[in-house]
Amino acid sequence: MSGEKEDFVSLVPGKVNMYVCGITAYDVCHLGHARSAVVFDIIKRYLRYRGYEVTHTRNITDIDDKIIARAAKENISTEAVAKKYTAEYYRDMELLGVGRADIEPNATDHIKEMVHTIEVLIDKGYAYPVDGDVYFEVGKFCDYGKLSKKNPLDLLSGARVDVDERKKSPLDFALWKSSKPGEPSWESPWGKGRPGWHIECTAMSSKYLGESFDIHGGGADLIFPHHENEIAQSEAYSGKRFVKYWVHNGFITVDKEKMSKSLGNFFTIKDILDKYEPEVVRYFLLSAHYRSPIEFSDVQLNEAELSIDRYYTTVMRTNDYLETAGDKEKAAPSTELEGLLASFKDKFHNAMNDDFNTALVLGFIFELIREVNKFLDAKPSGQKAKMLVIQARDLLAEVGGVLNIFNKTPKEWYSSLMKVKKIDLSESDLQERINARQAARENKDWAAADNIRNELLAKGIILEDKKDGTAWKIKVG
RNA sequence: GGCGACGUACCCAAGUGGCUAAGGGGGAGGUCUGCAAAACCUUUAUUCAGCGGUUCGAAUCCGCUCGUCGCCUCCA
Repeated sequence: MSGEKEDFVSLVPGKVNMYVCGITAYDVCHLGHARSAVVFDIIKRYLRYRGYEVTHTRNITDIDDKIIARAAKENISTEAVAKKYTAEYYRDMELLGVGRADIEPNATDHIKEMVHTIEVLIDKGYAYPVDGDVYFEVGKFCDYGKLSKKNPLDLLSGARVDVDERKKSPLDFALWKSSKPGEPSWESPWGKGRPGWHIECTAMSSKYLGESFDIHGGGADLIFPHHENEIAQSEAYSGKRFVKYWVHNGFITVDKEKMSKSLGNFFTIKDILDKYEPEVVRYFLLSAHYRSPIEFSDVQLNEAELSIDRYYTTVMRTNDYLETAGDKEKAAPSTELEGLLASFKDKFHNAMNDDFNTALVLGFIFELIREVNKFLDAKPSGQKAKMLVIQARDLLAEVGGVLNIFNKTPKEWYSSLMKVKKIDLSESDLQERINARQAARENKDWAAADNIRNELLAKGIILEDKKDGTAWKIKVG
C-alpha cells in the first residue's frame, strides 16, 4: 500500500491468508496469465517452506460481459464457456507446475453473498440503486485512490469513460447490473441481474479469508480500477482495513509493449508449450524480478533453456561421480565449495525474504553449480568428497523444490526435450547408433565414429564421450 | 492532460549509500579430449541514460533533461 517494500508480519502469527485474482474464463490463457499464476505459486510455496500455514484463494470469474459475448458467438451457455476455459486454464497451469489453490471459488456460486454485501453497502449509504442497477458511490469513500495513488479529481478530469447520466459520478461503478432479456440472471432485491465484476472478490475473500487478510495479489493492470474498487467496497462494508500487503506482478511485453488481448500481441500458453519445455517457460518467468516487465522473445526462452541444460548437465555429472567415485581418500581443493555450501541456504532465504528475488536465487544456484563442477574437475575421491557433492545436490534440490524447477532427472529432461523438439528418433535407435559408434571408436576408425556423431548432431542430438561410455543430450539454445 | 514505473556490458539480468558492480548467454584466448562435447581458467562495465546537487563516500538519495513503458476503458 505504501508503494515500498515493507517487513512482512502476518495478521495471525504463523498463518498467511492470500487472495489472488484468477481469470475470467472466456478464452484460452496467454503468457501474462501464466506469469501471475507462477509468481503467486512461488510466493505460496516459499511461505509454506518457511513454515507458514498458507490459505490460498484464487477465484474464477464465470459470469461477465465477455463470457456472455463468447457464449453467444459459440452458441452455447455461459456455464459451458466458463467450464471449458476453466478446464483449459487448469491444464495449462498444471503443465507449468502451478499448484491448485486451496479455495477456488466461482462467482456464480456466491450470488447470495454478493447480494448481501450490496445490501449492507446500500444500508450504510455507500451505494444506491437505479433502475435495477446498483452503483457504489465513490465520493462517499474518502480513501478512494489510496492504492493506485490516484486523486479522484484527476480521474474526473481525465475520464475517458462515456458518462452514464444515471450515475451520480462518472467514477461510480456497478455492484449489480440488471440483465437484458435472454442474458443469464439471478434474482435480487433490485430485480433480475448479475453481479458487477469487483464485488465478487469482496464477497468471496471475506467469506473465506475474513474481512481483513494478509496478501492480495494480481497483475499490475488490476490495481486500477479493480483493486481500488475492491478496497472501497470492502472497507466501506466492514469498516476495517481490507488487505495488509498488496502484491502486483509486472507485465510480459512483446517489443516492449504489454502483452494483452486487446493489442492482439499475445502468445497463448498452449502455443508456447508447443515449442518449449514447460520448465523453460517457468524458468523464464523467474529470471526477472516479479515486479519488472519481462520481454518475451525466442532469444530469452532459448537462454532459459541453456541455463536449465547447464543445471541438468551438472546433475548428470554429480550422479556419475557418486556412482563411480572410489573410496580412496583423495582430497581436492574444496574451501570455496565448502564456504558456499555453508552460506547457501542463508543466501537463498535472504534473497527470497527480500520481496521474492528469484532472479538473485538463480544467480546463487549457478555460482554453486560452478563450484561443484570445479570440484569434480579436480577428480577427488573418498567419503568426504562424496559428502560434499551429496550436500550440494541436496541443497540444489531443496531450492529447486521451492521454485518448482530443476526437479526432473537429467534423463527426463532430455526425453522431454526430445518430444518438444520433435526429434524423430527412438531412444533405442539412438542407443543403437551410439553402440555402432563405440565399435568404430574401439577400432580407432575415427572417420566412421565422427560420421555417426555428425549424423546425430544434424538431428539435434549431442554425444559426450566419457571414460565409461557415451552419453547423449539434446542440443539446446 | 493527470498519475506512476523504468533506463546497469554485445544481449538478458541482480544489485537501491561503503568490501573486487552477482549470475546466465555471446565473443576472444587457454586447459582437458583421438577429434569433439561438457567442464574449468583467463579475458570482455575504472563504470551504472545525461547534467547538476546532498554526502567523508552514490548505480543506489534529491533536482532537472532526454528516452522507454504502464495506468487513467476490459485486462494477469
